[in-house]
Amino acid sequence: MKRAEKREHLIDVAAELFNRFGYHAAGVDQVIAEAGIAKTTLYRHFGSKEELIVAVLKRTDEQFRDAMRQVVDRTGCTPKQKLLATFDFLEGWFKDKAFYGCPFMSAAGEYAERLSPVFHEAAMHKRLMVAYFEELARAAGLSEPARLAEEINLLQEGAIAVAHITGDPKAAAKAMAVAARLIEDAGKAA
Amino acid sequence: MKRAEKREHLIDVAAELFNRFGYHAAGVDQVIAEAGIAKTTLYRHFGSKEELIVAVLKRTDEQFRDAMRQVVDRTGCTPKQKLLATFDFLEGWFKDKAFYGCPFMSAAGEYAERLSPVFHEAAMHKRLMVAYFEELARAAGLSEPARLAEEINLLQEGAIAVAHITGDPKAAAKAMAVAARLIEDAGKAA
DNA sequence: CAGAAAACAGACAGACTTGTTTGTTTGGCA
DNA sequence: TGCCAAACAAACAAGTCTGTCTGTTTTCTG
Repeated sequence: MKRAEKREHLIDVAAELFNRFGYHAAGVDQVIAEAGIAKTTLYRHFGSKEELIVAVLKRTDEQFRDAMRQVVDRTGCTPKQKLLATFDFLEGWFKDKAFYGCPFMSAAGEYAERLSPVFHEAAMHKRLMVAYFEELARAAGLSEPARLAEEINLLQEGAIAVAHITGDPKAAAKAMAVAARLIEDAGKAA
Repeated sequence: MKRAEKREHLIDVAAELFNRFGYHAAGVDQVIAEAGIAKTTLYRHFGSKEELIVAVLKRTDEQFRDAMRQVVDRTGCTPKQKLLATFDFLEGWFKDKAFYGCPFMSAAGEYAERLSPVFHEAAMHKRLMVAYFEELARAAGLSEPARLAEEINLLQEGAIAVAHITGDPKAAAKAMAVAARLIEDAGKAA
């Protein structure tokens, strides 16, 4: 395994453990044991546990939005369907056995100081999500795309929370049904 | 201060610290220092930190739903307005300087094992919230009250998450606007 | 007032935390 | 092949964590 690969693998392992057990509960020792590397190597790549967490969130954000884009581009035929396809992506995520709620919200919960780099990274991800929804809404020629994007975002966040707490992936479909009505209305008004 | 009062005070202090710093990050020593009691006293009342956390969540749930009921009963004149008043309650919460996101979602994030008593308590709170929304929807004579309650719940969870991450209390009003449309539709169909 | 129960401060145990240090081994590149 | 940087294991430091124990003081109750 090459150096760059090893770094990626380390981030992947850390992401899984942080997501599953929590950012405080999962320790550095657990990460290196699971990743099969020495502690010195981890601290060479990342100066501290917090830096590792930030790196994990950055990578998770990239992977998350890429994966959503793929589902949207593959599933949605019309621009309106693309907006709804974001909920199909959610449903797939909820059905994954490695779904333990939103890692960004969990991070924001454990590092609640707004100045914390961890909180900042979580907030950044959410901003990028809303921006993506707005991009889709605009492409669909819907009225008030910024407002619609925020409404879709509300529904997605709600779906994630509900799916986490109930364990029921149908939260995605229920949120999608509401989103469909909002999109329909925004289509009429346009 | 009487024994019962001391116990209540202890729970209040613990709730504030857990909510603010996180359940793992806030330690038992911090709780007793802030509450001004001896560690032996804490461990007499609660056998472990986890038991304390569960007690905190139980109490927070009661206070939360009582406070919401009060706002609903005071603010809402018509049954439909009562449903919308739940969002007024949220807005007040978001504006509170002690708002650090939903303590139940944070707890569920840190104690992700579904068998954990902590997770169970968080899930219980969410079920009771949906039940309350359904009660209000039924009282308003709206069609499909169970479905509407779940939709309102989605919007509330979304509003909490968005308000936490953005720090903007207006998330409540935005969610309320969507809820108003759902209620309106459920009124026509009835 | 006397006795019992509980609260107190503080030390203590033992395990765990992040992060550093040491000295050895390995792997890639010239 | 020879070198250098990096990875390695393992011990270590310094601090934190939960939970227990001791002995004293307060407080409630019969």
